[in-house]
Amino acid sequence: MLSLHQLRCFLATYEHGSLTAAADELGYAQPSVSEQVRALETSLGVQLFRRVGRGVVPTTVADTLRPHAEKVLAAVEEAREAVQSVKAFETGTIRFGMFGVARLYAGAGLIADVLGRYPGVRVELVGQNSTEVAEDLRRGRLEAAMLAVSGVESEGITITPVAREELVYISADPTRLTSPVTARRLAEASLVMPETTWRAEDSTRILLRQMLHETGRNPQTRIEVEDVETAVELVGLGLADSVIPRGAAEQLIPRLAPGAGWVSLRPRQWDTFAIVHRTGAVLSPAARLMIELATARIQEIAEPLARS
Amino acid sequence: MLSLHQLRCFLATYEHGSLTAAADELGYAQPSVSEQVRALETSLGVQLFRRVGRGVVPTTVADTLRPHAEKVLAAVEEAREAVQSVKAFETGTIRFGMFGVARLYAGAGLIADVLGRYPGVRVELVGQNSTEVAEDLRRGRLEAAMLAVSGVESEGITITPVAREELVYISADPTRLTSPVTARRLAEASLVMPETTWRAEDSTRILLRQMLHETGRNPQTRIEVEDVETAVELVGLGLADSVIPRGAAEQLIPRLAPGAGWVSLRPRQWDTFAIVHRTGAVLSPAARLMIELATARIQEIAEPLARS
DNA sequence: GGAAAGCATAGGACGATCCTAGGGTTCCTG
DNA sequence: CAGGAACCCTAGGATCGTCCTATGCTTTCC
Repeated sequence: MLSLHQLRCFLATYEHGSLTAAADELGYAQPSVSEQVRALETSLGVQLFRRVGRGVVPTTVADTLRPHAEKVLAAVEEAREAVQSVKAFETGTIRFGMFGVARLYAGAGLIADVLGRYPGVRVELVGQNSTEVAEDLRRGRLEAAMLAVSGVESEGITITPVAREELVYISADPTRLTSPVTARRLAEASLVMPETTWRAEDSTRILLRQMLHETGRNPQTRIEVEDVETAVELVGLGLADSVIPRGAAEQLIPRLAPGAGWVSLRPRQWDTFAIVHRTGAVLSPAARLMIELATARIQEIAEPLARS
Repeated sequence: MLSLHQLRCFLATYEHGSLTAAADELGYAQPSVSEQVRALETSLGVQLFRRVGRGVVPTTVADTLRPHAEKVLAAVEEAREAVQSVKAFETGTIRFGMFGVARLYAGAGLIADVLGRYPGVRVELVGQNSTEVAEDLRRGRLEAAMLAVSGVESEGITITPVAREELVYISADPTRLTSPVTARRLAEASLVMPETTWRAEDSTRILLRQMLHETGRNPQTRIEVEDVETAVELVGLGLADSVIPRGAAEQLIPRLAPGAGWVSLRPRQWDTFAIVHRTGAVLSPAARLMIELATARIQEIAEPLARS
């Protein structure tokens, strides 16, 4: 079996024209190098050196092998260096989950933070829909993610809240925004709801369900959409109202629904932003970095929560 | 210590997303592959796979390492192949066809060239008679040969002329060498002819036939022999005259027929030396080497022809 | 809730690696 | 030309690495 060790011994021998000198360079005893070279010769079925009393002389096969052996060892070095540089965040890909409105709070800015610190790195923010992120986490394809959650419990998943953000009622009809929206009024509203949080434990929906339950009505969600932007646009068109985090409203309404506005709920409700990862997993430095930066970003905008 | 074996285990695991499947592919038990991968991770100081209950998931570091690992293994394969292709020269037998007078021009010297470059090699110069060489070529037992030819056409055989050599009339009778020999005189001569060239298209004989035809006579070849040496010896004994390439005459007459001499024909005639091989065949490095060396030898003595 | 799939660990057999000690050959030198 | 230096080889033993089987644990699927 051809080995890197054999190639190293071969090259040292080739360069020095001597097994003894090669052994010195490599820090081995001479018979060891001799054995390695012989093993290489046997494994290739070719003589690499002619033993001529004093010293050894490379054959033409050795001449042929040499550049290839050097290339192999160079490739090994490259591999090692590539890994080390990734380890030190100089290059490579950092993958991080970020779902729903969290993206509005820390998307582009977070990437800018990472690239500012590690210019060579490639960042991947995954999260088209919450079930996909959940699956990726569960399967281990994703180390960690930043999400908006309601509860703090899940099987095999650890959820660490880092910030909270008030939920507001948004509408294009100014008459609906004159006072905080109560459960009764919410139950009567025609709503468009984006899928912004963690799985079925969507805090906004739980809230709505609770409110509606109090009023004895069924859920009245008129439209379901994937992303917040679409929901806000629909609100801007006057087709429905919605309930989203305040920061999202402040950011999106001027851009996508200039005619709309927002108002608090009564009682006030909050979405929780949290770091989510597999329970018991040892997080990589990359993941820890992303968590740190994402948390900092979120806490600049939303109200910080003490991390446990 | 990073090893090729570890890289192989890593790649198999990466591709299958499973240590068990990788072990199956490599023909090892699962714990062995597991051990190798872990050793690689330890030696690099990074985690390459996240163990996630069922199966393993590559980390971003693994993504980075993979192309490098592939490159290393590819380089190893290249090295092995390079050695194997040279090995044929080192230890194997090089067979090369060389018929008739060509042997005089490039026989021993050619073998010396080859052995000088590849001391371990065994060289076989085949070619006792032309039909045998023809058969060997046609059957593929011989990759290529150096021959004296007349034409440049043959079924399934590619003929590449490399040099030409004047044909001279040799005799032990000085009175026959006072002036160039014409067709008439040739027709009157008593000749001993060796079989020196390619099959029936023996250039010397074709020439003779043409000359004799002009004079209205039948072929007058008195003696047929296999090799030039015998023919020259017979000439030396005064039993007949002959027509052979000038280089053969210069080389053989002093040794085998000291009393004899030579003179040009009128008009002058030439034998052509050519490389012969199966049309469309891919020549081995060994064959290419022989062709190169044989051509160089021949062209040192005979008049070079541009190779097409 | 049990079966299946898949990784980790443990312990032992076997082979590879590396060392020291000593023998042989070539080449230089007095 | 004899002795020594340089250099390679062989031999034998200690140690380490590799690979196996057996088994336990977790996750996943039915």
